[in-house]
Amino acid sequence: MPKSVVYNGCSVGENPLCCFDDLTQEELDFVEQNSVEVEYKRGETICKQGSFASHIMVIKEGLAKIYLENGNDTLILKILPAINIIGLPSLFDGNNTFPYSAQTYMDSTVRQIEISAFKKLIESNAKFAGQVISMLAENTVIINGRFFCLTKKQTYGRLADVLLCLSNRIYKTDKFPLQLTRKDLAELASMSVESTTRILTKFKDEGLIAVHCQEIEILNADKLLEISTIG
Amino acid sequence: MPKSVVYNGCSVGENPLCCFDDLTQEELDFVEQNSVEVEYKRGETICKQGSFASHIMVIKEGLAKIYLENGNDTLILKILPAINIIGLPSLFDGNNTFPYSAQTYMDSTVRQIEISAFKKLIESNAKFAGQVISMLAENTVIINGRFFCLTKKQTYGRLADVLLCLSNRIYKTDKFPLQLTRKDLAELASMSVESTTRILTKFKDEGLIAVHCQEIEILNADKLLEISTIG
DNA sequence: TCTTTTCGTTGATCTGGATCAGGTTTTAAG
DNA sequence: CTTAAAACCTGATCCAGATCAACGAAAAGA
Repeated sequence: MPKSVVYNGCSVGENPLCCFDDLTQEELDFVEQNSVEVEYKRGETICKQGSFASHIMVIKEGLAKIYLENGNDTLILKILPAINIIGLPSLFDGNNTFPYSAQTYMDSTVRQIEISAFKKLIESNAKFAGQVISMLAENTVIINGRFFCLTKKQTYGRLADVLLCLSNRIYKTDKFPLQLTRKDLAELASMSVESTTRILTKFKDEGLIAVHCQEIEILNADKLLEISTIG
Repeated sequence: MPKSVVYNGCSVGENPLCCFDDLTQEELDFVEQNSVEVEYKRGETICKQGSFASHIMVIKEGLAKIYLENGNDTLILKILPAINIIGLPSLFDGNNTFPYSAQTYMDSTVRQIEISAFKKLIESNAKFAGQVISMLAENTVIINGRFFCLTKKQTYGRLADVLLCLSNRIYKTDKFPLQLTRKDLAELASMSVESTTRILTKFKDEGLIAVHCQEIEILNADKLLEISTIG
């Protein structure tokens, strides 16, 4: 199975944010002039689904979840480490609100760019527009992968996926601080907290992971990947 | 709840395809010269996940499903009536394959446009690029809605959703030919064929729909919408 | 310091919906 | 027309995983 067909449940892209790389100094200044930087504490809401989307955001530091909410139900679409962009889907014609909410998992720094300035850049710089297209396209593919994972895999596969994603995509090491609670993990894997606990214990008993005080270590990534693959 | 937050399970956009509207005659000729039109019969595969994406497609006539496949599992991402575009997500840098498969539900006509020509248009015409961005962004929001629906609603809500979508978005009338089999409906609502049958019978018994020979009629759209909303 | 939440764990129970198994009806093919 | 193959329907069973309940441990607040 080619790599592109591996559906993983925790959607984080692999391509670094590059849409600003090719801007002229003048354009960079323009972005600078039309943006502000904001510090958020853990758990704060960066943007709220349905509210006016007056800006595109770039998460410069920290970690955030992007999610849909409807009543008491929430669905995490993806988690975003720095450096990534938030709010591109609100760019479509006739829409002026955020289609999702975002909240920080830890203290984070976010740059807000006026959406009108962002749109101006798209109109005036076709290369920039091309890169926005590229980001949107990749994002679509990534979220589709998570869509598949959450609808077709069962609990063990989903949680294995989340653990592998945290290790491979977010912290980029086998041993990482567990800054997310069981509730966070459960929400990411779209299951109950109790199931999360049970499966983590099982993984621990089988020697796939080790849980220290506030740290988690992946001991057998291959086996976890197998569990993720068979679903 | 604002309209944009209504998650429906059968993702079809409401905005007509408009990205070609503002092209010059010269650009339209360029598209024409770099494209071909193909006729497909019911059930034929328009594009295959993982194969080379040498072209972007426009479905000019007919109806198709866009889906992910992995082993025996398939997940329908959206269904596309004419006139809509297929393949935008394969536009991202470093990717040259289709991220999903597509298959016709009925005899359909598809125009294939060379991807290199399409990319050239994006590079040379910022307005066109802007419209591609708009389409991708809207598509993201729509698929997220289906994502939410399939992961958070239970069977009754999902099937109600599918029926409403067929009526409102695809056929645009309360009474429409049932060209999809129970298996198709089941796949769309992501449930078993048996459950689909049972729920349809229940809806019929309760007077929400009527099923004639090869035709289905929505009798109580309000009640169906309520079922869809509460999940 | 003590008290109150919040977090994590484990066992018992319940249930939505899949699966299985047996039909009939419709469509397609020979 | 006959036969084979889909498509459709209905009841019985089973199971993954949610929910409920109860309790210890850690963190936060007073």
